[in-house]
Order: sequence, then C-alpha cells, then structure tokens
Amino acid sequence: MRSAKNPPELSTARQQGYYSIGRAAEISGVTAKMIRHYESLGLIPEAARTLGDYRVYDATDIHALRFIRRSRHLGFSIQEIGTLLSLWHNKRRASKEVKRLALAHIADLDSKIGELQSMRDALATLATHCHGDARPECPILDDLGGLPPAE
Amino acid sequence: MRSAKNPPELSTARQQGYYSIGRAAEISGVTAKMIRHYESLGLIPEAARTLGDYRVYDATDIHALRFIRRSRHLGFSIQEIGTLLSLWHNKRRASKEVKRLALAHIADLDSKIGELQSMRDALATLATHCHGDARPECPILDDLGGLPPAE
DNA sequence: GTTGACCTTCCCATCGTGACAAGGTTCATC
DNA sequence: GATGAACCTTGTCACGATGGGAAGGTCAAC
Repeated sequence: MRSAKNPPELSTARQQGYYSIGRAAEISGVTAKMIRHYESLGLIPEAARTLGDYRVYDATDIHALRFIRRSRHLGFSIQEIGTLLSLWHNKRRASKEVKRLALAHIADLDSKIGELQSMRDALATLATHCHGDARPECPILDDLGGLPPAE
Repeated sequence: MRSAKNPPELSTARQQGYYSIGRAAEISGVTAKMIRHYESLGLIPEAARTLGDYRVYDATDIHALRFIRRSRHLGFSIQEIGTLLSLWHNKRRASKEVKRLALAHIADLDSKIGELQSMRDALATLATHCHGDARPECPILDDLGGLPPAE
C-alpha cells in the first residue's frame, strides 16, 4: 500500500482548511498525544481521516480543543468537561445547569485548598519551633514520630 | 505443605508482642494494602515472617508506620518520607536538614494552593456573572469557548 | 475436620500526562 | 524516482498513591 492509487489527499484537505493533528495541537495548545487521548475517551468525536489515515481537524474541532484546554486550566475533570461540552453544544441549555456545575467545582477547589492550607499551617508551626541548626533535636521529627511537643 | 511439621508459630509470635499485618494496620492507621506497598517500595524494611509466611510487626515497626501516616497527612511524598525516615533513624542528624525539607515542602504547598486559588477565583468571577436561570446565555461557557466577556 | 477469618501474591483501575518503539505517509530535495 | 526528514499511526509503559478483587494458603475455634 505504499505509493498506490491514492491521491495525496492531505494537501487537498489542507487547502480546504483542515489541520493535521500536529498543527491542531500547535494552534489549540493541546498536545497531539492528548488530542488522541480525548478522542479515545469519547470526549471529542472521532476525527475525520485522510486516505493515508491521518486525522484532520477543522476550525470547529480546534475551537472545542481550546474549550477543553481552558476547562482543564480551571481544574475541571475530564468527566466534568464532557458535561460542559454537551452544555456548550446545546444552544438551548439553561445557564442554571452550568452555574451549578461551576459552583460545585468551586466547592471542590475550596475543600482542596482547605486541606492543603491546614497541612501547610501545621507544618509551618512545627518548622517555627525547629532550630534548624546542627543540633539533632527536632520538633518536626518528634511530632511525626508521635511525641507530644516538648513544652 | 498443608498441615505439616510446622509448629503454629504465629501464636508464639503474638505472645512475644508481634502483630499480624491486619492488626498492625488497625493500630497504625495504615491499611494492610499500603503496608505491603511501602515494603515493596523499600520505604520500610521487609517484615519478619512466621513459618506460615505471615508478616509480623513489632512496636518499632508500628511506630514507623505511624510516622509514615502522619507524614502523608502533611502531604509529604513517599520519596520525601524516605528521607525523613532516615533522618528520624539517624540520632545524630542535624535539625537543619529536616527544617530545610519542611520549608521546601511548605513552598510546594504554597504553590499548589496558589494555583488552586487562582482557578477558584477565575471561576468564581465567571460564576458571578452567570444568571444561573433558565436562559441559555452563559458567560462561563462563553469564556471557556474563548469569547471575550460581553461588556 | 470443617468453617470462616485472615493471610499470601498478582493483576487491574484510577487520572492526566509523558515517553518511547516500530512502522507507515508525505513532501521536498537531489 | 530515490532518499531522507518530518510527520503521522498504533501500541505499550510509566508516574504516585491508593483501592479492588481473584485464587489460593494458614490459622483458630468449634
């Protein structure tokens, strides 16, 4: 199947405004790897193919990829993005749905932030009491080891 | 090798203050699953075994497991915990080393918190401008899709 | 001696991403 | 019209920390 009867067809596609996966990755900011991955997850529809089996993307696809990138940037999970995408595509959706999702995600973020913050504060307290010099005494290790803090 | 010449030996071990993995999990707060995992990673030494090949743990082992649990709770990675454990075991360590690690970890936490916080704030701003009713207009989706916010 | 609780090892899944391998396609250049 | 670079294809493996489950062995108690 080397250089057989197939017209190149990729150049044709390009002339019609299609992008190869590499080009799509470049202009959408999503790596080619991840584009394929999202396709395999069903997050985006299967890309059209050239006769040489190369994936091609049009402006709409790129738009969706940008949507995904931005959503990831805001910390939405792939599943949540799936829902957001379908809401995005549905011109008749109620903004209520979207807002509900966003608020739930904000709550998630808040709880993660709270967790990290309490780790941070606990550790900072310990570090404050640690001399941090050549001596072996160390309240940090003492605490990790379960010793009550020396008064 | 069913009921062969082996003395039970587990009850003996128990009498000598050893704990089975399930018991160790219970009193250390680390699941049996994770205890085995930590062993396979080399984070803790290979446990002693009974003749029936059951792992047994003594008070020192439990102490180390608790140390690990607390460290994880503060968000240290397994690798960092490996270092902390060796510092903990080394009675001559300088507290400087430990403090350095703790401060580096605090910096990590701060940067993660910052990331989440900026996600949260960006999303909160968008959500504020979303009516959240039955209408389809939605600044959140508009932004994700790349539309500049309507003024 | 049988039952049931506990243990053993091994494999798979998560989540999002990256790296690599082995091979096919396209295209420009000689 | 052949060669080689740049790109594409599918596939597998890995991360980090954890959980789930299967298939089978051991222990204790009745």
